Amino acid sequence: MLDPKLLRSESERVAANLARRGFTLDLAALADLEARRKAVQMRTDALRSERNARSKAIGMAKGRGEDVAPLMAEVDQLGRDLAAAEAEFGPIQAEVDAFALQLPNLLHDSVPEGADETANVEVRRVGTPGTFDFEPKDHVAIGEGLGGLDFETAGKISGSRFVVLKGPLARLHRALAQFMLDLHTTEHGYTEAYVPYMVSRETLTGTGQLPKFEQDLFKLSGERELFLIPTAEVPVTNFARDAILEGDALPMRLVAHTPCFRSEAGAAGKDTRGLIRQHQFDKVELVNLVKPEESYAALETMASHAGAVLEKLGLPYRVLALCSGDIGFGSAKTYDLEVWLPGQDKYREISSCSNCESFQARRMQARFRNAAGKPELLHTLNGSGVAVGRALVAVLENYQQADGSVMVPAALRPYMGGLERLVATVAQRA
RNA sequence: GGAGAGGUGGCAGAGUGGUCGAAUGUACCUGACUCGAAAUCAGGCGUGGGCUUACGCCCACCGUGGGUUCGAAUCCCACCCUCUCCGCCA
Repeated sequence: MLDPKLLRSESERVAANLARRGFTLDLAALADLEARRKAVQMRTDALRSERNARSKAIGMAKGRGEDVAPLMAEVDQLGRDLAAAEAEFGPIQAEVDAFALQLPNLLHDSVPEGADETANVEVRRVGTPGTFDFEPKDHVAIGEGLGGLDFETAGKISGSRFVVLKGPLARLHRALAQFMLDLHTTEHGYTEAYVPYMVSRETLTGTGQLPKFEQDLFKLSGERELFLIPTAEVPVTNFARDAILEGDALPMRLVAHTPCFRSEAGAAGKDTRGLIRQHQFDKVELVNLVKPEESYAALETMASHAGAVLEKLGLPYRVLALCSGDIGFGSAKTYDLEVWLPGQDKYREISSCSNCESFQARRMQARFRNAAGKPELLHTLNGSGVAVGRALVAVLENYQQADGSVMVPAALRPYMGGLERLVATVAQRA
């Protein structure tokens, strides 16, 4: 949510910023709404003020043992006027709130201009794609050769966009998550968190998935309204909802490994082959809660934490600054990390690191006590560190051998019982 | 799942219809005393919103949402959450 005062006082400037995203701020509607809100609110407040004063007078008169019938007659019409004013004000306030909740975040000045992903700006490349003296296969073909990558069984039990992993591949998937958690907790200063996978509407409104993107979520049908999390960012960032943290509690760095559930509405026909786009996937998520003046330094650091995962796994990648037209709803600035996939002969997203500034914090009233002792909105950042399923894809494709086997990256071997190479076995082919 | 208790300010904890946004304690800030500190004394000290050049004034908020009433922290209804006991269970 944007600062309502800024929205009112500098609506032209806000509109210009949002226009960079391709979002049109309806200034006329905003001005009209504000004018109505202001008039009705002032009238309602004045009526309430008078009601309060009169009621207080009745109380005092009663205390003195006087007859209060005349006073109560005076206040009779006032009650009806107030009820009418409140009936008018409620819907207007709801309209103001709804208007505010559907506005995306303001972009940071450094965000490159552009309409879509083709205008994203490459910031750096790390590592060099390996060369193969054979035609590299994609992860689906590699997995089929190894056994243990089973879309057919997943289709039978759940439908499309699900996968079953078995044997060494399942273990490699687990090893990747364990490795990432250990790296972030022991070397990057994160505190590990285990969190609920089902969350309330309020929680999803706090991080910005609701009310606008309900069609992307899986909603449960129980008597309580709950949604499956699309990312651990949602439960973890909401740790700070309705809280005033002491200044020395910041920066707070949290990491969580969770499954993520996405309906992928609107992605029909996109990445239908393989593990790239699933309804359920695992991710290790980094969340930073920081003081405002530290948030852009924290964004750089967090992107480097995600990058460190790929570097230790020996996976080549590049970092993109997302352009104004491609950046997410709640983000002021986003870096995507794209890992090299030789089977697709291109870089594919494996991490997204965003600084949401106070956008989420304002929605969830996440604050800290500043140097002056006053509550102030903190800044929230989140980033994948990294997507586990896609990391599995990257390992399979980058470490494939001519004979169909796959070398295990050195960093993962301790998590694989020392195993150095995945080879096809008869049992797993069956 | 059954029975009961309870959700009030940073914390503790009063308050069952009327000058209650809320006693008191504690924490914190300022001042006095002191060489300094402690103790003591005095004052200050919630959040959000609106109006105003300003001083300041007004509104809302006692888990959440409704209701009753001239007036609700207080009464009624629903829901959420916490705790205790029983049952069940990983």
